[in-house]
Amino acid sequence: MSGLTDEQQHAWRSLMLATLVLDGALDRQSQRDGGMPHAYYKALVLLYETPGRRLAMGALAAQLRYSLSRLTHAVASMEKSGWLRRSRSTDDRRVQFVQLTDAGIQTVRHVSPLQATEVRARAFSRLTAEQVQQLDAITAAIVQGLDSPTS
Amino acid sequence: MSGLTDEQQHAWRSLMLATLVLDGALDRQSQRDGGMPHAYYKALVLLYETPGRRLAMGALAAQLRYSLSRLTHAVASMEKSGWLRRSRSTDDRRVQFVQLTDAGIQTVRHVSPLQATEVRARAFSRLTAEQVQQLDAITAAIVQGLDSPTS
DNA sequence: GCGGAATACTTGAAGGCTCAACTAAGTTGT
DNA sequence: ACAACTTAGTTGAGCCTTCAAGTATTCCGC
Repeated sequence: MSGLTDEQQHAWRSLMLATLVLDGALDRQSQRDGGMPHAYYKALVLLYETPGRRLAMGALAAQLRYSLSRLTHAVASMEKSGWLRRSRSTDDRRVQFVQLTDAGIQTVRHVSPLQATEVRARAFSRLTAEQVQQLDAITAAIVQGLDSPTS
Repeated sequence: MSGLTDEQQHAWRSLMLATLVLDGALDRQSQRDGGMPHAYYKALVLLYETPGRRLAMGALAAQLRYSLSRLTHAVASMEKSGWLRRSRSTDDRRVQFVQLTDAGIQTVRHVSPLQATEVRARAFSRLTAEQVQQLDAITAAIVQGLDSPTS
């Protein structure tokens, strides 16, 4: 309340509401079509797009902005489901590599277009091309200032 | 991937990243300053702004876009913490009213300005006034089409 | 090359969220 | 007035995330 202008406050609440609903929709969609939470699916996609489809836990966590603990639990669960497997680096035996399996690749290929459809239906079908550019610029500006104190 | 333009995909990922980090920051802030998750704090704020500081479970859930189940768990926990109390309606004995307590009011008043500072630091300090308007319009358009199939 | 600090990740407990099943109370049709 | 249906909310199990603490390995200074 105090400290934000009316416009800021209204935009803030609208943003929180929009993301609450988007996240909910995406999570239900991931669960339905892929049998996993959306947060897990994002990890699979990142691996899928990585050359070799393999990353160390730390690198994966950093790119996803997940805590290492969260990722450890997630990877353990996804390994049980067969979408990926872990292997210790021989080079530095503290690091664990996470490798996407064939089953994981198939799952990404299956879920990906369904996800895109959902995102278009929920978000982009309602926005102009100009608004997409604006949204990109706005969110990029916010992401920019992460973990840097404040302006 | 398929089905989204490059611009859409880039904006989408940026949005997911921005909201992931914003939610995380707000949650840590709510936990630190108010001793509760941000989702709980939002319920307190809504009650705070409601005349009489009292709402039925269903009305509260609808405005927050929470499931009734989620809200039941949340309210049970917040009642234990003393921020609100429940009372059955005598009019229709299925409905439960949720009333903010004095302790809840104090908590909202304490957390609110700290929250605003956090939001400004993380988000609005990086945006122009024009971008705030744009963000409002964009998120409003997304929220607009909720629970309506698709365009 | 040894002791201490740093790095990379894991673990377990506690709490929040979802989903499906359930209870209780009001409404409707006949 | 009674059965069937609907509405309002609760419950419990299971999974996900966080947080604090722990393990294992490597790096650094001397």
